[in-house]
Amino acid sequence: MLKNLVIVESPAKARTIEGFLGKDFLVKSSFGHVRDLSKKALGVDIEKGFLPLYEISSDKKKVVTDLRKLSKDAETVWLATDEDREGEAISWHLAETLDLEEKKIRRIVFHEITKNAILSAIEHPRSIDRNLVMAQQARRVLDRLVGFELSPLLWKKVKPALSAGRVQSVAVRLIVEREEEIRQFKAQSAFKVTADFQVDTPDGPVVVEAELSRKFDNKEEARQFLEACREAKYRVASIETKPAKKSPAPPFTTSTLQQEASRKLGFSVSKTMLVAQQLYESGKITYMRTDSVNLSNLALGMAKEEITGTYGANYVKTRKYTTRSKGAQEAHEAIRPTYMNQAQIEGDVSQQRLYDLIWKRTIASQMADALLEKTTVTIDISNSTEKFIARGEVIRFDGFLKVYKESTDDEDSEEKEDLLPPMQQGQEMHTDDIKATQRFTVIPFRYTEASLVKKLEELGIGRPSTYAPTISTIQKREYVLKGDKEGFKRDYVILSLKKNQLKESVKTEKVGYEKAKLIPTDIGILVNRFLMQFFENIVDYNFTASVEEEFDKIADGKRVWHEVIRDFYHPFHQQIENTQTGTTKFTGEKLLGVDPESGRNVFVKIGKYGPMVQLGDTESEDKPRFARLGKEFTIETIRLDQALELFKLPKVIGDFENEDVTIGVGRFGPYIRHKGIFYSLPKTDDPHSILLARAVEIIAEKREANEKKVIKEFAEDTGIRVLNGRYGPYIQSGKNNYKIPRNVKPELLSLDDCRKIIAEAGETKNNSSRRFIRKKS
DNA sequence: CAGTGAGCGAGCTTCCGCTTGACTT
Repeated sequence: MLKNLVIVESPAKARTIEGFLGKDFLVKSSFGHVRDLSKKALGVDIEKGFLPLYEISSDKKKVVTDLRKLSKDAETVWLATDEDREGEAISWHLAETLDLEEKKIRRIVFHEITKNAILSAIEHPRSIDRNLVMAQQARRVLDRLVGFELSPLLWKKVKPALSAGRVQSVAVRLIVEREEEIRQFKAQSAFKVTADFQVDTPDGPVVVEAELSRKFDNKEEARQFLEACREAKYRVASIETKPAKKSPAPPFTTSTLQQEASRKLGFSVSKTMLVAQQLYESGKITYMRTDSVNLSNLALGMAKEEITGTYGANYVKTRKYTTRSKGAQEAHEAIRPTYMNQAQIEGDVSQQRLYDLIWKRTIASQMADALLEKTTVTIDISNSTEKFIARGEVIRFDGFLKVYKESTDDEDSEEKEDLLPPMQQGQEMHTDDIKATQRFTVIPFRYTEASLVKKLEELGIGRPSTYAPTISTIQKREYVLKGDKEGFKRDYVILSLKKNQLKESVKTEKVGYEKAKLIPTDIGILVNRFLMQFFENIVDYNFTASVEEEFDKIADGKRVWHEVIRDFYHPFHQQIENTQTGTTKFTGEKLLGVDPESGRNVFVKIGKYGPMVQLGDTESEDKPRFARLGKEFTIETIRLDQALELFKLPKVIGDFENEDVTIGVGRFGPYIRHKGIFYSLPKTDDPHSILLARAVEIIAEKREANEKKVIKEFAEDTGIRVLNGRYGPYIQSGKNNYKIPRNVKPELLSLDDCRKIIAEAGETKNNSSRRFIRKKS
């Protein structure tokens, strides 16, 4: 008879804990939630007080069967899921689906995976917190109601297969509004004046750069100032030295790890999570989905020891951080190395780089402040009330800076400040190089994946486990795309006074260039406009925060969950009904102009298949013509002449083997059609200008590739073939594909050989431990 | 993949949050 069954959420955690507990305890994992609302329909019975219709998730059937069997045998079942709303709910769902008797159940919680924490948890069991579970149920039901009533409305009014939700729609809104800000942005310019002063020191002359205390609004004022400088004398008015300090950033949470890995390593959010998962599973770091900056006492001790040993005791400063972020639930520790004395690990390059970042950040967080000395020198100008200011900075004690410096999103803020040479109050200063440079206000940055996560976290929207999936969803729906923006060239003026010569010159700078930023598409912009017009309350930046307040009341036993849902749902559903019946299709139609040839109107809008141009009115007697917008155009920016060009396709460009060769643009991009067969056009060929000879070439290439594709066929069994694919030769059997062993020549395979390979592959399938990453579709 | 766009109507799409698994070559 099994004495104790412990159930946690993650299998890696189960392995670790089992080591702490000894032989009377079997530790298993639930792999997260085991039940969810039915996917078939709404999954909520509104008539019956919003009764949730739960089903065991299809991928958890086996988990539940196994746990059910073990729990029947067990004397005591310890539900050790995370101590947050979702974790409490997982325990409750487990108790329900496993049919556990009340007296068998012990609910335990711990925030850190250390032996002491776990043994102490075992000594302090409690029962499942029903209020907290109902708060989770309210959260779940609300998200389902919003998502499954709004999305179908979009299918009807905008375009099929779209989606909307409490989290993703706000993410899209942020990106759309940032783009609008950029569009509206008008750069202001001002003239910044700097002077290079020469200061003599025992080691020779040193240049000190100083900036004028004010900027000039226009060139004339700047010029007047420089003119005056010809006659001016300069003198040090004051020297002020002040101590300053810098403190390290707190240890990583999911969100800050994603931000730093993006800035310092160029990782996408999903890449960061993938690599972190690998580090976690191999026991190198603690759990990677967390909103907590807390470190266990064990970790604090290890950090102290490591810092003392490597840098000395004066570099140690033990710090306890507290979380400020909205809605944080703090079920885990911060993300940190499992063993602080491991500065390096084995692993691939990505793992090593991410680990290095985590190690440094964690260690730095437990190190002393950096002590600085900041010096400000004010220089008087004899014929002006303005002052020149020179600033210098010296690091007196590097402290945590020895290990780690946090980076910022603001690329312009990296001002370098160095040591200033010794100067005296009243000292005369000399300069023969003063410049007034035109500087522009900085255009707002588009979001990166990571800076979007940061913003969402600030708003309390989404959770550590959903940041990466949310970003992938809004890209999959084609609301936003990740891309580069070219930027533009801009002239700026420099006035310079060198050796009393006043000169004006114009230079060019490139601005607004951005790489791997989130840019809204036409569809994203249109869906956002729809939601803003009819469901402003749902995409409100405070919507999540205000429903979270209600969920907290449920958790505190001050409100009943279905009453909270009722109060939300009825007005919301009325909004859905009103929009359903009260509005026509929402296409974002825009009249571009008139086609000079036919005299018909040209429109751009979103159709069933995405952005398109339309020639002729919808109500006109002649059926209007349609053409899809390629990737190179958007509804916002396309011009009439570009739109008219699109109607020139499909067109016949000539004759090959006595049949027409047609060029068109379809769902999957530009194509050539010949004898009813489609050939995709490479990106390098322009469908509007391609010539027959090139088209024939592409057809020939494709035919050749097709011929090469089949290496072997068998008359006895047409279901099995040896083919040449993107990744080399393979065996196809029905719908399944099989790898050919390295030492086998594919063209020599017999039918029996193939069958053998297929049979063997079937066997190894179950005990294979290889990991594959799901390809993004 | 399949190269559409009216309207009909079938049947499909969809949420957020917790986990890892899967298959491919």
